[in-house]
Amino acid sequence: MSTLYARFAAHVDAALDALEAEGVLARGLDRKNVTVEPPRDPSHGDLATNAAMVLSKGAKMNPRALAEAIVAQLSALDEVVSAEIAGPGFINMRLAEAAWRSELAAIHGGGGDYGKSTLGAGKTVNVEYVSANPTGPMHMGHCRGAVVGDALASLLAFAGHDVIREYYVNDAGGQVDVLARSVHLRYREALGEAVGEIPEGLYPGDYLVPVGQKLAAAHGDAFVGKPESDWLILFRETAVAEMLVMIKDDLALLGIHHDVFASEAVVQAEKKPEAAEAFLRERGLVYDGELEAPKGEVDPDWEPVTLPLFRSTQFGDDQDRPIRKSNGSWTYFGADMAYHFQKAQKADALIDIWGADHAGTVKRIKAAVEALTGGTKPFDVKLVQMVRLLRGGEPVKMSKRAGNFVTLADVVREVGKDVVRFTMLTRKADAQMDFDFAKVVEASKDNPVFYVQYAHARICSLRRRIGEAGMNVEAAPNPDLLDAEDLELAKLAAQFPRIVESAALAREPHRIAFYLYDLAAAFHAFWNVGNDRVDRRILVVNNEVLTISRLYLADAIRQVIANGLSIMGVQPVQEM
RNA sequence: GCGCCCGUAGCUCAGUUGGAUAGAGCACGAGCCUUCUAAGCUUGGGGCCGCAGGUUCGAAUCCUGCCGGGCGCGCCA
Repeated sequence: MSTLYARFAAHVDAALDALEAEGVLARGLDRKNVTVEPPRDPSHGDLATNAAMVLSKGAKMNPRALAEAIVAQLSALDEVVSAEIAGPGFINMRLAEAAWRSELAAIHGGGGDYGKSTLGAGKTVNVEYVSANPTGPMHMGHCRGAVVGDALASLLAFAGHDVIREYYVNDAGGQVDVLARSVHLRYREALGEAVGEIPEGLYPGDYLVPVGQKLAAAHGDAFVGKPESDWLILFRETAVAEMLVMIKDDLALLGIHHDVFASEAVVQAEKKPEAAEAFLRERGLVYDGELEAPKGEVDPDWEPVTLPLFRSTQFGDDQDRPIRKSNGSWTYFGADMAYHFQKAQKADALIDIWGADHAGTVKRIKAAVEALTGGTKPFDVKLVQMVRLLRGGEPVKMSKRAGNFVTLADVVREVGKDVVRFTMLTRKADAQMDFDFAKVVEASKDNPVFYVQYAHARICSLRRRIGEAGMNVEAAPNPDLLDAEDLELAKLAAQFPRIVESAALAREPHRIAFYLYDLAAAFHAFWNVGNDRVDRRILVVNNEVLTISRLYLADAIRQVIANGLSIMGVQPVQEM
């Protein structure tokens, strides 16, 4: 069943087709800016289209004249009660109540699929998110990107994309060697050596203790007093594998499961960077050259060196970027470039979710993707800002030196997965956010998590209560009993498919959260009318068919809330 | 020095990719609770959308330049 907004977009399209056929409107005009939306001011009507204004220039017509022609077409529709021209050429439509009743039927018919879109047209999108270094458990710094990436992936899937959820494991850089050395220390400790204070520069966290024990149990003292070359690779691979187990457990706490864990070491072992370099050299986009001296602070040790450089300046970067170090090994960028090339083989579009501290490297990687794919694969980097942790308004103290950062697992354990996920989506990703342990679990209207869940639970309890009142909750509703006041709620619910599409286009999952808050607020307001006016209650004593019909409305709201929450990865609650 | 992000009500933030009279919560004022769960509700005041230009039927939104704040600048990862 088509949703209301999709149907009216088609109606407007058909009206324009008809005008073309009549010769009123020039053929082949670009309609991509034509919209069908609810007007900001509800007194203007239910739906508005800007078609006349957008097309008037190309049609060489006065917008109002064109609007009149379109109005004539739209007025003929059964679902349209009135269509009027307003302002500079808006067409405002008022819909028959039947239109909103049919949308309620669409919600009930669609169930969990209501709001799904074909916008994505089955195109494959690779969403890479989290990608935390495999050197320890996840801490709160990773949390927001994880949730935003996961919700975005779900949103895109809901909007009709094939989605690949991917995690890039940085298991090839210096930080995993440091990890291996840290584990070696724990290994010696497990064999009885007193290692004392963990030296500066190594990872001090206790989570490495069991890894050392495991290696000690498996290998005994075979690697004690041996040169690093004997054990580094084994220790590194073991440690990374153990860290990934921890990270996956942490992600599972948030309900996050990636489809692909891509290893940087494998990318390198498979010579992907070499292939990318050759490809770019052929096109003159990699050359051997010297880096400019760093700007700003003067480094006395700076010496010019010849390195293979990617010509990212040709794509708007301010400097060409080295892809190999002077010792011949790959820079992070060199490998990352090849990794993105690899992802682009299996997807129509790429999205990366990064922490805002990596903003400085966006240009070079976008340049690289454009160069490697000839611009055929749209590539978007979404930056996610820092989260400030507060407890009752006071910043939570953390000491990185002591390694006692706030872990994601601790937070999830304290406030719950759903609260964490919802809260992380109550702000635009690129805006800084506060996460206050006290506020996110507060049971009040200020807390959107609670308020939305409460609306869902309220409808669930309503259903139970109607049953307890001796009415048959499975009886057939009569939607004609729903009056204009009731249908205002249906109008808001009917926005959901549009919100999904616009959020997917903008790649902004937070819009779902804001919409659900609005919908919940409208439902609570609707509910509260019943406090003063008994006839406006949903449960009307001695009137089963009216009660069931209003439950039908309320259940539609519940369904939309549930669908929105499912995109966010939040479990709707039945009671509170 | 350069780049990126941000600047909307006293505060925290939305603003449907350019639409009509810019919204919500908090805070402040007024009124309302023995409930289809008041875990609140109704209602009022409060805005040079940082500033100045530009683009056009139309700008908080796009462009340019300033002002102010944050982040980043590496053969690191």
